[in-house]
Amino acid sequence: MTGGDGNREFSIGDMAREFAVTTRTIRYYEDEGLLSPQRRGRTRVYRPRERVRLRLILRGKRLGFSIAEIREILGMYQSEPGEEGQLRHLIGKIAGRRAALERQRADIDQTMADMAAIEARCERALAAIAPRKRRAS
Amino acid sequence: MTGGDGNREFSIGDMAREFAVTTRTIRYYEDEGLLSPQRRGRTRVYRPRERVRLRLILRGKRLGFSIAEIREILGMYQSEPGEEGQLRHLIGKIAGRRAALERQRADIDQTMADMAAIEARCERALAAIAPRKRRAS
DNA sequence: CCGAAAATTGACGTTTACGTAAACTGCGAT
DNA sequence: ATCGCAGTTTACGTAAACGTCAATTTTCGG
Repeated sequence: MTGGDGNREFSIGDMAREFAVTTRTIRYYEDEGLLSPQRRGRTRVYRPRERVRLRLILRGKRLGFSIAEIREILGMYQSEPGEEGQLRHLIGKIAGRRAALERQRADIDQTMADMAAIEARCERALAAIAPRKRRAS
Repeated sequence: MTGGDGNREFSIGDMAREFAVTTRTIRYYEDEGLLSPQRRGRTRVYRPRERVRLRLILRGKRLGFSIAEIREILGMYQSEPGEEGQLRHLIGKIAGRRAALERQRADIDQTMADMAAIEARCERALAAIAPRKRRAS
């Protein structure tokens, strides 16, 4: 198990194309310790594991997290079995992160509701302006 | 209607305390056109309307939006009746924003699921390490 | 009226997250 | 051999979002 074929290889250019980021960005994430591809000589070689990581990084970015926050989150994913203190500490960090995510989701729901209200107002204004141009909704 | 008592007044210091930001930040948002408090002489005077705006700004920040994005979103809230082209344009922008918010919510749900899985793994590891210290869950 | 506290403007500094340019290396095709 | 392309390192540049003085001015309680 665990062996889907985790030895496909990708160049930094492949990665950049696939995820629509620049190579500079990928190297920057490596400088920041978010990625650590293997090397063939000086050349970076990316395997599926690093692809997963980059995917997680970009998800974090879409959620507005900083590099530091993303680094912490990545640390959670890769956590080894570990000792008890470590595990409890990790559970604590997870709780904090979940709380933040829940606040964020609440903010999203609020904003979505607002957007819906504004849109409805727009539609009513449109109907009032040019009623005969609209077909029955 | 519309008259809850929208004439209470707040200093920039009041605002800073209430929303836990610095006065510098509040002035910066004004420079960026996100706020436009009244003036009593040179001194800024904030009314409930500006408080609502600041609340929206900070919500946007929590969602990871840039000042430019927040400015656009604020523009939606304050939209006047307007003409047809304007209305259709606004509806378009709302649609875009909603799509982005939905993607963000999907990302959040994914991350929450991941966190739950990692936490569960932690709990199992804990139970394996020190079973007799745990009470029945 | 007066002194401390708070507000204002102006300007320079800082951090984050990359962009951009230069100079070099290695490789596969011609 | 060499042309060109992709990759590498080094380094300086930059936009965004404030932080941090400094010098004044305004407000407010006693």
